[in-house]
Amino acid sequence: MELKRREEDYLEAIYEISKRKGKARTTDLAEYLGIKPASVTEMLQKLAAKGLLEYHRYSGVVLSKKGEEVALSVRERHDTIRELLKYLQVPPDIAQRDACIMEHNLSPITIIQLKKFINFIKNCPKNAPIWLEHFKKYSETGEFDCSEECEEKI
Amino acid sequence: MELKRREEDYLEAIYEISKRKGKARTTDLAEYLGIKPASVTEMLQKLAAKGLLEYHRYSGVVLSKKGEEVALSVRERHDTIRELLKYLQVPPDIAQRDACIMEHNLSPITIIQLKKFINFIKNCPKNAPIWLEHFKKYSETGEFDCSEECEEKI
DNA sequence: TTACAAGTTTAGGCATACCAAAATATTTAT
DNA sequence: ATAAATATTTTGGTATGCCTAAACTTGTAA
Repeated sequence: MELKRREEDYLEAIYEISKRKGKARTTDLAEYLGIKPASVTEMLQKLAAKGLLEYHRYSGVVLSKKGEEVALSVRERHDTIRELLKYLQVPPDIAQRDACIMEHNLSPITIIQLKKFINFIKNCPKNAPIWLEHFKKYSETGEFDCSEECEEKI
Repeated sequence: MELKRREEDYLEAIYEISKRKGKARTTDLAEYLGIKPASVTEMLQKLAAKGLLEYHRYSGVVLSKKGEEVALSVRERHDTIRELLKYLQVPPDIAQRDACIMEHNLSPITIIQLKKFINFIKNCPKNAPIWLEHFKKYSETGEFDCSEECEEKI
């Protein structure tokens, strides 16, 4: 079953709230998503009909196995993108917000490449690649401020 | 005036088609966007009402100055993202498609950082940074296949 | 020049996703 | 236990953006 981006948003939100509170309630979700409770109720009923969560009116809501799987996969994509943006020197709060936009619909292949890139940085034998340091400086100054000797290493 | 992502899509499409044909006609747009002509007409009327293009029924449509500005800025974002994905070894056709998804709503700051990163690669004194070659290999093999001497340079 | 084919628009409908206001259920405090 | 406060759901409405089918233009070929 193909999920809409907004459905993914809800599942992710429910996952995050449940993690802290055991279950997610209508008002929590409304606040988290910046919308009104009436809209949340509506969507919860749809998601329940799709078997993604347990819904009983006036109680909170809990993800089903399937719902949790979706939530985790969205969250993983989200974290991947946020990490990439971190390395590209995007400020954390903006990276967080923009990851929410990009986490949906991106091709799995793109996500795989982003992950490889992140691992390339993380697992580099030197374990903090010199070029990334250079990019950090370049990003701040706009200049390749490096000696002859240094250039050899980029 | 705040533009919706779909409006940006239309402006970008009109720009691309006009570039080749002088003006964009309903059917061209429908084909380009993968939707029916009736839907195009509807949106063209809305965009005209916002002053983004010249619309006269049964003739084609031409972007206004403002509309063209928007189109160009969307296209620039698109190209920036596509270029980044290219460096991250995402296949061109997928990069193209995914850039369409990401080109809307991303924070200007993120776009600026992406550009800096691209320029960091392009303008590098060595003009094809070693680390990028290394990433290409890593992306294919999953291994840091390099000698002691080489490690010094990543 | 007129009739028909191709292109375009209008009209009526549908799904998504939101909202405000009213109705209903639950919880809390007395 | 019950009234008041709080939370949730229902109802009816809005905007976006798409669709099909029918109506209308326009250009072209007989």
